[in-house]
Amino acid sequence: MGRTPCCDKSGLKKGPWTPEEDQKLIDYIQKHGHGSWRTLPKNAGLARCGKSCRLRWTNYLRPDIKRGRFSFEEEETIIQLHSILGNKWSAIAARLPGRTDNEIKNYWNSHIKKRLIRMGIDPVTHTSLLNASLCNPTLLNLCGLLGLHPLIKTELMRISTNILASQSQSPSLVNQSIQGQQYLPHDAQAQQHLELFQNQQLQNQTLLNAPFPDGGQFQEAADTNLWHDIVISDTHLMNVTGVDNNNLEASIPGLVSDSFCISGNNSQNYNLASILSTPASSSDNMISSPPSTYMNSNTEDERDSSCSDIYDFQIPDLLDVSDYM
DNA sequence: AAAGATTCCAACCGCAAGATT
DNA sequence: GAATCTTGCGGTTGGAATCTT
Repeated sequence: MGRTPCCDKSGLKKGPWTPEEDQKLIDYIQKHGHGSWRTLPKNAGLARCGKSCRLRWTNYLRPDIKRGRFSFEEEETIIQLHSILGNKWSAIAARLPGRTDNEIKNYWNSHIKKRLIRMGIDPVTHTSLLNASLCNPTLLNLCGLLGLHPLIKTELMRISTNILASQSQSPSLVNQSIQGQQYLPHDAQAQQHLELFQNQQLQNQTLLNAPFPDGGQFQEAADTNLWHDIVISDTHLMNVTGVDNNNLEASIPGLVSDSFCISGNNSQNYNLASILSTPASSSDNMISSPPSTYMNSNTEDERDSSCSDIYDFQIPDLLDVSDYM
């Protein structure tokens, strides 16, 4: 298919836009609409290519653009949508009014991605980076090195054993499920997950407002079944975002029943699918006490520290485990 | 205070796909 | 049906701002 340059490059300005150029573009579009982007620069008296004008308008000058920091809810939405849609920034932006795909992409790359990595979550698959270690006998010693709670260690071992057993019994099922859920989702699946996600959003609102179960300290929580919920969510071997429990169980009965079995009574108060899909946010919701502390946090640091508390507990700073990731 | 390192984000680039000729 | 045009998308980059030493 033939393709010519979007414009005659000679004599056209590149680089940052001046306020005068912005004003010309705004004035023209307000009067005439953008029409054909190719002819717009000439008509508007701009020495830019149409592509540059379109980008400037859609990413910066459009009146309905919301500027400023991303709210917690927006960030939560981005993470969840990304787990469903992948790097479909325009699709994600379509569900975040006032935000552009470029802005979301930048925010993902500069903030969310790094935070997820720091918290031990693979930003591509939305699964724990420890997954790989569970399949590696050498790395299984990591639990010991980290001084994890003995019960947690036991459960981690049990889950990994279940996974391996499931894989040997029905590898195709497991592979199919992992390929389908963890990596680039099929369009149909993505759509299905999206619909489920939208329903889930409503439930999440309830979850966000739910108080910490017993109002106690984190260490207390670590000794309850709630801790198991958190650990399982972080060490879950598949991305189950937006997948209802029945579907998941149909794929890997052993794993799911085990995981859910050890969730304990407290889990009944939560939307487990949501928790599993976004460990970061789930830990926020449950560990932050009171929840409003986090919700009102505006600075990156506050948000970051709040998000990473639980992971700091699991992986002491003095131990550099980045080599294992 | 200065130099170097890092972060952040606006803008650019190339590609793909749909529309038009 | 082929060639060309137009638009939109995702990945990448350059440089200003900020942080660290």
